[in-house]
Amino acid sequence: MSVTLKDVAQAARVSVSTASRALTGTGLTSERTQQRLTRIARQLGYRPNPIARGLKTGQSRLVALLVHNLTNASFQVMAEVVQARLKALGYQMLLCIGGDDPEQESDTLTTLVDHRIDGLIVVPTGKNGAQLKALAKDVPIVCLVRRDDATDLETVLADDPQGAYLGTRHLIELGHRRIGLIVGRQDTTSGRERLSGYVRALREAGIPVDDTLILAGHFVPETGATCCRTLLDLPRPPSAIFVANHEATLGALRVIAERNIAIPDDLSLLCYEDMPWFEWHRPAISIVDNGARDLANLAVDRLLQRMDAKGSGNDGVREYRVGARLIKRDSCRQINAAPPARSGKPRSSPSRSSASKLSASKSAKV
Amino acid sequence: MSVTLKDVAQAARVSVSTASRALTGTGLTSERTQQRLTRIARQLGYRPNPIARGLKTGQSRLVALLVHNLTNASFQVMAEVVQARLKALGYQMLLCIGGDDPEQESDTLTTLVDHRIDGLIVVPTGKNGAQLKALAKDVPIVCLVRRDDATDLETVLADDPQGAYLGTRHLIELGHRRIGLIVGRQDTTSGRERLSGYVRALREAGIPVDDTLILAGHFVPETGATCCRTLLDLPRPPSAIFVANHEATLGALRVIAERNIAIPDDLSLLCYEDMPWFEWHRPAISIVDNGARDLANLAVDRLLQRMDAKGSGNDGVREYRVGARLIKRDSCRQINAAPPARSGKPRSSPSRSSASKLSASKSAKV
DNA sequence: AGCGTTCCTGCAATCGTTTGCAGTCTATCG
DNA sequence: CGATAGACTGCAAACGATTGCAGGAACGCT
Repeated sequence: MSVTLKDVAQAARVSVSTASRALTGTGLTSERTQQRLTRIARQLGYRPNPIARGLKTGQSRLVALLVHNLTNASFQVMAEVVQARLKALGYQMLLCIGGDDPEQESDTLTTLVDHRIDGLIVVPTGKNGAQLKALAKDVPIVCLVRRDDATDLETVLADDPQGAYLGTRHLIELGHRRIGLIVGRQDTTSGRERLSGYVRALREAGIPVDDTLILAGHFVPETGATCCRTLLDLPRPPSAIFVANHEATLGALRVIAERNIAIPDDLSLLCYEDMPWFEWHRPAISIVDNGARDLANLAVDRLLQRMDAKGSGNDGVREYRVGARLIKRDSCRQINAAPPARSGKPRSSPSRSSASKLSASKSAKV
Repeated sequence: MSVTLKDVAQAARVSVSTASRALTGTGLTSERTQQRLTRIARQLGYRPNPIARGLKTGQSRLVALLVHNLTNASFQVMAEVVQARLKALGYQMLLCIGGDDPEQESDTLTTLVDHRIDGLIVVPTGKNGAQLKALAKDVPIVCLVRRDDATDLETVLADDPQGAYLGTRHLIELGHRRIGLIVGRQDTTSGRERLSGYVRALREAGIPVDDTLILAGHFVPETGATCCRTLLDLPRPPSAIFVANHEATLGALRVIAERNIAIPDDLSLLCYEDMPWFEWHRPAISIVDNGARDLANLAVDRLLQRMDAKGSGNDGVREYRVGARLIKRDSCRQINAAPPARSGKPRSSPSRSSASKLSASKSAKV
């Protein structure tokens, strides 16, 4: 069917080995044959068979990206970024969707290594640490967005503590003192960290933390709806809601619409992670941007580095953080009088540095 | 590193061939050895190497999906559907993003067949017909959403003429007579067909077609913005706008927000293709649903069928249509008096049949 | 008992590459 | 002029599976 190396070799009246060496550019053939072979190969339309090559070399030129879904805007841009960068380097991306389900994740992982992928970027569920750890011996792995605590894998995280802190502080500065928080499950890194950032901002402002204002739940719109209702039905409802569980945002918006609550007049709303339509929504929704694009780029960088470094041990495993950014739009408003001018430095609004800030912290494990 | 068939064979004291036959279940081995072998294989943790197998059999268990982007909601659900269905059958999905760029498409296509994919679902740009046609000899291909006119490939399309007709008629029934249309490029199937549906609805209602109300453009938000502005700046602006270019929707919404135009009071708005947030947007946006989920499912069905049928010629190439559905929400309102009660049958609102209607039309080509 | 079937198994080739090893040829040097 | 290094090249063995062919055992039949 398709033209093989043998065909090229025959046409050039050389052996397959020579043809192989000439075309892969090992420098072990004479300049002349090399040029002649490349010419003939092109004429014949020869394309090396990656499967055969893979069998011999153990490499597939396939890199997998395992995310939870494609509904989450962050995952969308991550998939696009990873695909684009890998393609430029001659890799194909295997996109897998695990649905945040440990069983599916486990399944997928084994099929992926079966396929001898050259690398893996994974948003772990956190329940398959042992398996991931084992696979990491064979394949370079980078964790993205979430850490799997049972492993010591290289991990690229959003700076969720900072992001939640930034967002909460913003609301406080606008005069809000009762701030509802709808946050992700507390058995995930991001869930815990965002909560901690929220708490820190409140503490710093001397505002007591009211547990009835804090609701955590699964990553689905329904969470947003029920949590939002609960908050609004409180005897003393919050004046602002920080939806720090991205998937819950739609649900929260629905409840707000249902109840005819005006944003930002009746209620200030701040969300986490950007989505294209937040900007076109009316009013445009203020957000804390987790930097999905930068996260993906960094993950690819790290992965490529590990793939090049091949066998050079597991040492130097780091954890990376991509800084969060507050993007003010029109869904949060000033209330009351001036914000309780805190004694701290009256820092101007966070600098709009285009490049996101990176902070690498050596993780001393192993 | 990993355990091979040879290891299993040795452990069982049989030849590799027997091991292979036993484990692949060809029925050419005795019941006893088969069971023994499967047991031993499991104990040893044997996993067949798809690369080696692929080299011999010429199959990779890889199926590619080539779409333009992941921003478009339809492509998102298609990717999710295709991935889920294929995984259930033991295939891995290669997701490629071509950016609607012929050159990238061409590139990607060649690398994909290099990888010996077993099947391909592609949203064609329409500029690489010759290449697609050639590849179709080696690989089962199904076109999705768009037709490539230079080929005679099996194609799964949305029923765009019907969808645009339905949408336009809806607006007419609400009393609108000046209906702006923002539609996709006219060198694409969907672009032309949606325009034709719009025109048909107008004709049927006896409303003259005003060319100044019809704007076509590229699949980006900016198109929506500029087109929307143009329409609103008309001496006699439309009372309703039908945004039948999905990607343009965001741009249109922005302009509407900028100008403080109230939907649906000042202007009725109808969009094409569903997005999760259309429903949560305020007001909720009425749409014509193209049935992305059903499109993807049908495409997978067709592809699998072709993959099974293997060599059985190119005959019986069909074109499939997945019916569109009008979903009324809150962005269109009745204007004027009663709609000009047309003589035609006063059909009740389109039946809400859950299963989308399919109409297959034999394409007589070749 | 002899013979043909049926059933199971093993040998060895094959898929398209890569790669260690050994051989050939030329050129250079003593 | 002969030896030797160096530069290319070819042979053949991998990689891990599948598969046509043939051999051997067991069985039933005449």
